[in-house]
Amino acid sequence: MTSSPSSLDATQLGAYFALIEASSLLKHAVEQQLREAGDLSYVQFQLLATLGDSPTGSRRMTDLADGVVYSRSGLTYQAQTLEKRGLVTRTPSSDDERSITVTITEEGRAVLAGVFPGHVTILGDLLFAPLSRSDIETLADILGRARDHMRQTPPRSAEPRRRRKAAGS
Amino acid sequence: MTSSPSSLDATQLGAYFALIEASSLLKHAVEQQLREAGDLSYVQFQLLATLGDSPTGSRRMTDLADGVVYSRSGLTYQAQTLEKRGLVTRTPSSDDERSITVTITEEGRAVLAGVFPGHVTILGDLLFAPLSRSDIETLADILGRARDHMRQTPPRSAEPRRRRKAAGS
DNA sequence: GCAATGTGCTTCGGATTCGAAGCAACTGGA
DNA sequence: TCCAGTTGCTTCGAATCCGAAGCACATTGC
Repeated sequence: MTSSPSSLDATQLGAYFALIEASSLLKHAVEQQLREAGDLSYVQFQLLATLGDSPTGSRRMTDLADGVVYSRSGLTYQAQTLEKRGLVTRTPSSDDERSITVTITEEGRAVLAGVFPGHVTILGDLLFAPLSRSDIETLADILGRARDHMRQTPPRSAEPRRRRKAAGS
Repeated sequence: MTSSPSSLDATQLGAYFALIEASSLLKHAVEQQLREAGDLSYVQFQLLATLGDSPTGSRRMTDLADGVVYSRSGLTYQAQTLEKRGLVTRTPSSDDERSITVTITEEGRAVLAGVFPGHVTILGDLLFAPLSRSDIETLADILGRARDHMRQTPPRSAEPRRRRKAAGS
């Protein structure tokens, strides 16, 4: 029942602004901590964390890009940067010659371990401090639903790359 | 009671990821709509919207920077861009010679009005669609508290520009 | 096997961001 | 008034991001 009125009511506006502002403020703070603690950008941290989560410590580029929200080209850039620093390795997959498997290295894990405590502290102090346990549960639930919905709905360009023949000139 | 354990429990992690992902997805979608409908970046839209909200249609640069979350230099860049397009004017304040007053123009208001309906639609379809009214209220409350807390807590560098004399060398 | 299409990743150019440093105007105290 | 410190904004350089275009491998249909 999305009636789509031409404006938002005060509550909706408040939720929208609060979401944008809170995530911006949090992201800025976290970025600063990551930069100081391990010279990582936020994306780089997300990539390392995602890889560290994987049982094998590795993922395909495309799966990484989906997990994080960034563009393919941006991912390439950051993966190269991380590779230069020796925090990940990139090897062509054996199945698909064009697919690249990214794997976190020991040093990558070390850097990750180095920044993690500070990361957790920041989250606790900035995001969770003013919230009760029940608030946090509610937040996870509501935003989780919103995220799942947005992931399903065609997020980027409605039609990824279809170019059905272009019907001549 | 910030016990700051060395890791987060599943609920906290879920809330954190959901917040980051939901805001990222939403922001990307909105950015695309704004670009298509009025060739505006997200910051530019926020600036115009903030100015449009003001009774006088104008604000000082610093107040704008505080309202949005961006850096002063980034604000300067965007304000110049908007001025080139004739969507805002920038005039030195009469009180403070160094202060700049930014004012939205008629054309700025027109562009704002042009992108607004689509903006509202995106929000409705992506963010609010899967949420009940009570969800939205709760979200506004919780994230509002988090935002206020983060705004108070030294967000950027712990000490903005204090260089209290530097106790000479 | 070969051509047409699809998929995975990178390169390219341009836009946007930030922090540090710099300039100019204001403020308070001697 | 004059000086030191503060505040408002801009410039500068570097980093990061994206989308479009391009390249190479894979897959399908014939």
